[in-house]
Amino acid sequence: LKSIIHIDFNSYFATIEQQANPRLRGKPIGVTGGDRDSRTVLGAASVEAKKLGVRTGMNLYDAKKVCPQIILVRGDSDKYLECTKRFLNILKNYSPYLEIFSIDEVFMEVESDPLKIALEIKDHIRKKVGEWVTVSIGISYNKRMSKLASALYKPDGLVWIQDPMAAQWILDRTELDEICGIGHRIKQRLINMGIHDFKSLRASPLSSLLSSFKSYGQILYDMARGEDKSPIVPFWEKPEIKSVGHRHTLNENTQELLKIKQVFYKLTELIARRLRSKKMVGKTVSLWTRDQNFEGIGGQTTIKPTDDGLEIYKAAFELFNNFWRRQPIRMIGISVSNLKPSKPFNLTFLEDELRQQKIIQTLDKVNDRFGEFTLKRGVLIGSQKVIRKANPFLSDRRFKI
DNA sequence: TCTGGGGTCCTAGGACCC
DNA sequence: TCTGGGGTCCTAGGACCC
Repeated sequence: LKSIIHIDFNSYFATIEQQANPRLRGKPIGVTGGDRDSRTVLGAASVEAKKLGVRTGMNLYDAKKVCPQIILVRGDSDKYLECTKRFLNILKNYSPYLEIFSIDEVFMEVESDPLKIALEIKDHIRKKVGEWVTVSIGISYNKRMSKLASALYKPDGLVWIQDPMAAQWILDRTELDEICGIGHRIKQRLINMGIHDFKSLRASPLSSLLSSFKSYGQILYDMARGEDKSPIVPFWEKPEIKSVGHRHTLNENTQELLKIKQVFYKLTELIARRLRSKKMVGKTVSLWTRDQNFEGIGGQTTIKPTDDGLEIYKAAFELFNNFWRRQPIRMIGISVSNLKPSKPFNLTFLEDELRQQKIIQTLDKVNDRFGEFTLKRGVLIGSQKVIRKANPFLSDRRFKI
């Protein structure tokens, strides 16, 4: 009987820093996103900091207010990505059906003995990495419930929700927005409908959920019953990235054209550089800004597919000019979507040759991405069938997280 | 709670083409 | 005259995740 295991690294960035630096161990630390003196928030807080009231996502001012002794560490996303690769290298020993959900979360499908596997994984990480990096593991019969299970006990938790009956018992003791898929907006709309918990959500007829939430009504209906049909999407079937964007919150709100243009320039150059490194061009340019009241306004436009920063800059700035009335700007975000490879594939009509070529490209991509987390043909995946499923031409899916 | 930065997916209406 | 139906692209906006 198949089980889904959800592995969640506790206070990920913070525990990595503590593992790396003994002086930080046992201390309340916070990992910052960007410049320390700008308007930034914590990307992670250690358990010690959390005990004192610090939360992930808190701004530095509040974090210092509740915890004056907090030690702030400048985050290093490359380092964390590298760590994640090493963890994946460990996890792939237990099942190839790994879905990388985010930098610190993984779903895994296993055929049997999920409890044994979960304990082994914890042990393995402890021995190979150290005491400070811990995981909370949730086991269940689908993704959503395994994710809920892993959230129930932190840090270093292990919870198994065995069947829909157990799931409903848990759900009836869970806040609506604690489950993956209900944020504060949908929660509020549910409350406005008189639905305050999963018990009353379960009692709501499908028809009324569908009329209020369209297709998402079905998902809410399933959620209340502990059901979830979404499949594991293993890393080697993950679709290619669909957009590349950057945003920046200015240290101070500004109406100075020069400063604004500088941010536009910087963001668009960063985007263009990343597009070029991925050998992609994009044709939809989206702009999103916030003013001093945190109100958002933006737009999007279509241009000739490009990886040129200046072209993106021009399109984005024109969008900005359409609505800007010289009010102070707090945040500027730009992203490019509708991506495709900058050079078309060299098509051949010899089908066999084509397939061989694609398999090699596919393996290269996976290996480029994961480094030592290496795929070898036939070893990990096993069957030609699965590899063909991963063929970008056949399924329009490529390999990136 | 005064709110960073990187993404994904969905819906809906209008333009345009055949 | 006034006019169908299907498909795709584009823009806007909303919601979610970590």
